[in-house]
Amino acid sequence: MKSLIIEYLKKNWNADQAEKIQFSPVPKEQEGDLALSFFELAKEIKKAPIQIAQEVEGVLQKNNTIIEKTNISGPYLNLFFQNDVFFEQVLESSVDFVTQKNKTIVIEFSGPNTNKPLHLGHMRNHALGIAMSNLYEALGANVKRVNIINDRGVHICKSMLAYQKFGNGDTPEKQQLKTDHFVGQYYVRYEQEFKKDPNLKDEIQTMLVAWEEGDKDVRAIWKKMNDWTLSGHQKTYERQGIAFEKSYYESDWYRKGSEIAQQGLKKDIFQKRSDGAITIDLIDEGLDEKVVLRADGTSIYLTQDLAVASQREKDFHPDQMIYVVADEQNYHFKVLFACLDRLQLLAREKLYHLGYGLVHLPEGRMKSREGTVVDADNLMDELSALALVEIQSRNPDLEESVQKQIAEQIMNAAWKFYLLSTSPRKSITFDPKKSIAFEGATGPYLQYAGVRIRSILAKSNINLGKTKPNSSVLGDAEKPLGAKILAFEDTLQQALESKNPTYLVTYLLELAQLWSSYYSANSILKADTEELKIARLYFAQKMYSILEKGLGILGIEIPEKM
RNA sequence: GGUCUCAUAGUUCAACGGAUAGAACACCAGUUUGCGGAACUGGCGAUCCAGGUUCGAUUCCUGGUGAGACCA
Repeated sequence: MKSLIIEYLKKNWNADQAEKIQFSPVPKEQEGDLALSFFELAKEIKKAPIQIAQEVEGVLQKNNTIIEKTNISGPYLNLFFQNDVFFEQVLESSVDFVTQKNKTIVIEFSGPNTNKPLHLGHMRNHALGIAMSNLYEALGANVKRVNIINDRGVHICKSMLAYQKFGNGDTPEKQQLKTDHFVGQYYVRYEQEFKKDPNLKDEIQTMLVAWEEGDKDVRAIWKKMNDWTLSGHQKTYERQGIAFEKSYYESDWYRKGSEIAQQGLKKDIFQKRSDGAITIDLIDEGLDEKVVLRADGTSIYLTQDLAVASQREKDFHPDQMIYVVADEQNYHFKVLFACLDRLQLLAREKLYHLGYGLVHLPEGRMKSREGTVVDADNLMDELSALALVEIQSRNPDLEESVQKQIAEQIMNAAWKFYLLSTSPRKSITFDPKKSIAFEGATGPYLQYAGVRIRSILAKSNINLGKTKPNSSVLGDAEKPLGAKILAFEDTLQQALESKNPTYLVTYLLELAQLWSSYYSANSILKADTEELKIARLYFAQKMYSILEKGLGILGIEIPEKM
């Protein structure tokens, strides 16, 4: 609808100025289908907004095939569309918009440690990573989802040492535990034992050195335990609908930064400090002087990340590289991006850190050492079990395997929607009761709206491909929903540009609310005339396809029944 | 101590610098012959404080207050 108006104004008014008109929805209390405003344009051509509004109104009034009538309210020009054209646009609107064609986007998310299972913090990370990568993909980009595995270091040795000392050759199979949970036990065990015997710290150091030197036994334990953890993580990823293109392991990369450090030194981008450490001076960016390589030649996270980023550039030649990492690492990424840019490994414009606030519990921050971590698998099990109870009471005739599958779909909808409905920048206080709610502004509410539409479409017995709808029979009842449907494209674009899926979440919620409200007041299958029924069925189908597409981007499926 | 982020109904969250700040939960009052009530309708109720920029500020700037993160 917007493009029709702009095209018309370009031809019949002023091509340059037409592009600068701003569009907005009409507030509840005002009348009209779409509002135009001219604040930006007014500034530029130094005319009063009202004057421009009147001018544009005069032009648009001549086009009575699109515009039924207009009214000026203050600086706004409100348009009333001709029903048939408006609904034709709605019914023919696409759900596929390609704005990112030929663009390659690398998105890093998850970033697990191999000493314990995934937790609630990862779930927020995953929700964002899933949504952002799907969003880019939906808009036509070539998306590479990548993972970085933190599989070495002191914290990894902790679970290894505990296993070596207290494990007695136990295995996940014997314990009947998910393999990553089995490993996690030993991490907790270490912390308990350490409280009794602080000398364990020395043993950790010894083990770390042994690992570095390639000690056979230590490496064997390391390999075994990492395999357990990673295969456990893999199951969780699959359950959440995540598949990575490639994983980068810290153990492969932690030494490879020194080469880059030497290069930087040659190019005079890095400096050698009197104590032998290699540093970069970022004081002019307000970031201090940072050590890139320690005096003893060991690298730090920064160096390693430089090497990994450089490898990803070789692997994928991305147009953009997005890191989904908690905002406690804001500073790290500023430094990393400055280094990559100065070394000409990756231009700053290509790099983006999608930071997000921590997930707090009502009683404070999660601490794995203190056992206050909300485990991802356990939370998912809990959600799934609650959903299953509901399904069993509502759909007792379904096979149990189907019921379970639907429970999983509802479980995924619940946590993804919950964690995406807060803007990434803000921290979230995790309220267990709300996170498992299925009523109100929740993922399951949206799924439910979808299920009902599908149920109607299935009962209609009309082959929608064959009949052509008469869009002119649709009217005021469908207007608000129609306008919302037309806003889908802008919403996706806005979410993409701001790298904030919350815009899509809000949109889908409003869409479903409009639908539910419309649906309860207007019968589709029992519409007054056959013609109206057919038009409404098409309308419902359009509504469904938007819902399905939008939820799909959030990683949420609409179940068959629920 | 320095840097960054956040502050909106009782609670959890929305709001490209634009019309009377929008939802959900909770609370109160309703929807029986329904295409699926995990739903719908109505009510109650909010921009931390003080300045500034602007025709217009929840949004931008400055200074406070409070919370969190990071760097020494």
